[in-house]
Amino acid sequence: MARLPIYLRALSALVEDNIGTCSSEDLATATGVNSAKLRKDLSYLGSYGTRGVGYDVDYLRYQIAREVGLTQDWPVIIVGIGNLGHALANYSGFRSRGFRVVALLDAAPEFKDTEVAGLPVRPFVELEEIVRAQSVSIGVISTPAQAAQDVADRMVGAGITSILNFAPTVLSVPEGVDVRKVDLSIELQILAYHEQRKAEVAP
Amino acid sequence: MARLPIYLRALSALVEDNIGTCSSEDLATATGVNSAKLRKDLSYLGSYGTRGVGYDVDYLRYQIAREVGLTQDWPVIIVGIGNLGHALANYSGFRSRGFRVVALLDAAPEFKDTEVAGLPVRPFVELEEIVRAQSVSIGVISTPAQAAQDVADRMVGAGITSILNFAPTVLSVPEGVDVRKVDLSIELQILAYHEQRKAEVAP
DNA sequence: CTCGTTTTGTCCTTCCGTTCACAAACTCCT
DNA sequence: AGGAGTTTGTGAACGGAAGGACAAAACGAG
Ligand SMILES: NC(=O)c1ccc[n+]([C@@H]2O[C@H](COP(=O)([O-])OP(=O)(O)OC[C@H]3O[C@@H](n4cnc5c(N)ncnc54)[C@H](O)[C@@H]3O)[C@@H](O)[C@H]2O)c1
Ligand SMILES: NC(=O)c1ccc[n+]([C@@H]2O[C@H](COP(=O)([O-])OP(=O)(O)OC[C@H]3O[C@@H](n4cnc5c(N)ncnc54)[C@H](O)[C@@H]3O)[C@@H](O)[C@H]2O)c1
Repeated sequence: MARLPIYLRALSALVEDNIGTCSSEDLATATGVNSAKLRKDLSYLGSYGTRGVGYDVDYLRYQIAREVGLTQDWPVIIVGIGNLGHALANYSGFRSRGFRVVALLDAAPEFKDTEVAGLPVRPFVELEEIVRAQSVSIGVISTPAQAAQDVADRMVGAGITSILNFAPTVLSVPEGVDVRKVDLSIELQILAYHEQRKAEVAP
Repeated sequence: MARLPIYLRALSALVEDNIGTCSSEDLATATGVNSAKLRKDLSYLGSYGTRGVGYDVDYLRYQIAREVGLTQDWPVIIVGIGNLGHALANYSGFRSRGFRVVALLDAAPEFKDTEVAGLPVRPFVELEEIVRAQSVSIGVISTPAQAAQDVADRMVGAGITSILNFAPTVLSVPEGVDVRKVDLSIELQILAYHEQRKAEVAP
């Protein structure tokens, strides 16, 4: 369920505001979903609400976190410390949401002995070693598109089983490895599509 | 249809390789979708294939580009030139895919008289002026979450009708304005969810 | 010109996610 | 204690996307 993290974020905001309990309607409007859908989503995890009252914010948050697997910190590595890799390495939001960037890797020799966001940039050849030593299972690819499949293969070879790919390529990976793709150009193109439709109807 | 840009990219790659024609099967494997689905998608645009032969790569690419609205260049502004905003401003992939970053805006006074990726960083108060002068309809938000709703409101007020939001917030916008959200933490959390499932079955 | 091969375009079935609607469960007030 | 008012959890209806399957169309060889 891809919506659980959204609920989780909304619940965290409620905790900040010292709100102890909330109805499905409240959560639904806060997250922009239908309240029936929200209740059905939550019912898959178990019966954590109280009829006539709502959900205990803290308790529900813990239950969702447990379901998503965020009761532990996940070690993450980032490969490709260019424009995007820098931004990701510096992003503090990962840390606060259950992820710990344990290593940055790049193939370019210029990076030797440099640090980004307090972490040394390590040579790409050390991938296997790092993955093994830190039991990393999640890797982020922010290299150019041509290198992405190679990097993915090496990651899989090293034991990584989940990949977040920013390069605009379709990665082919063996069964059992999950890949999620984030493609900003495609997002913009989808916006452009709708934008064009608007422009067509108007004049 | 959110898959058209994916087809577009694959077709561009085929053009690079001087491949003049291709079957739905070819395109389907290149993009990782089912060939029946792909044909159905394309049939919505019209009958651009030849039975027994396949699709003319160049022609199909143009038709999809036209449908998506990429026969023109879309001007785009980026608000919030921090870690992520820098990366976006420096990204050359937008330019080659039909988008032109026409302005960078940030509220922080430190940015006065600085340039990023060859563009001056302009004060946020100039938003309306820029949007009007350049007829911008697409805006990117890469500010902290607290500022995102404000920025979105100002954008909408200035005449922007499509927003790409990187801040982890649900934006509320009037009817007729499109918002797409990119949330990297959520992507990672979805990976963590699957990762946890794998770990549960194994031992 | 005909036949066999290839590939599109589309009908039809299946399946999954969404939404409605409502009984069951709980609280609070009198 | 009972009734009024809330809110959950879920059965059932709905809608639309996905995929299987195949007829229609194009091409080339003989
Ligand atoms: N910058 C953005 O805002 C942005 C936006 C959308 C998509 N992307 C995509 O993200 C990827 C990275 O973008 P970027 O702007 O950071 O590019 P970049 O060129 O700035 O950085 C790429 C980095 O990857 C490293 N690299 C190259 N080959 C490698 C390999 N085989 N192993 C390890 N490291 C390797 C390079 O040394 C470089 O440091 C690209 O695929 C790009 O299309 C970037
Ligand atoms: N850096 C990443 O890799 C990353 C990853 C995922 C999500 N995000 C999200 O993207 C957003 C930006 O991240 P970042 O790391 O670049 O943050 P950042 O703090 O480095 O940059 C934010 C920029 O926005 C500017 N800003 C603040 N308020 C503004 C306003 N009202 N109007 C205009 N500009 C304003 C600030 O001056 C700053 O330059 C955040 O919401 C973050 O959660 C970032």
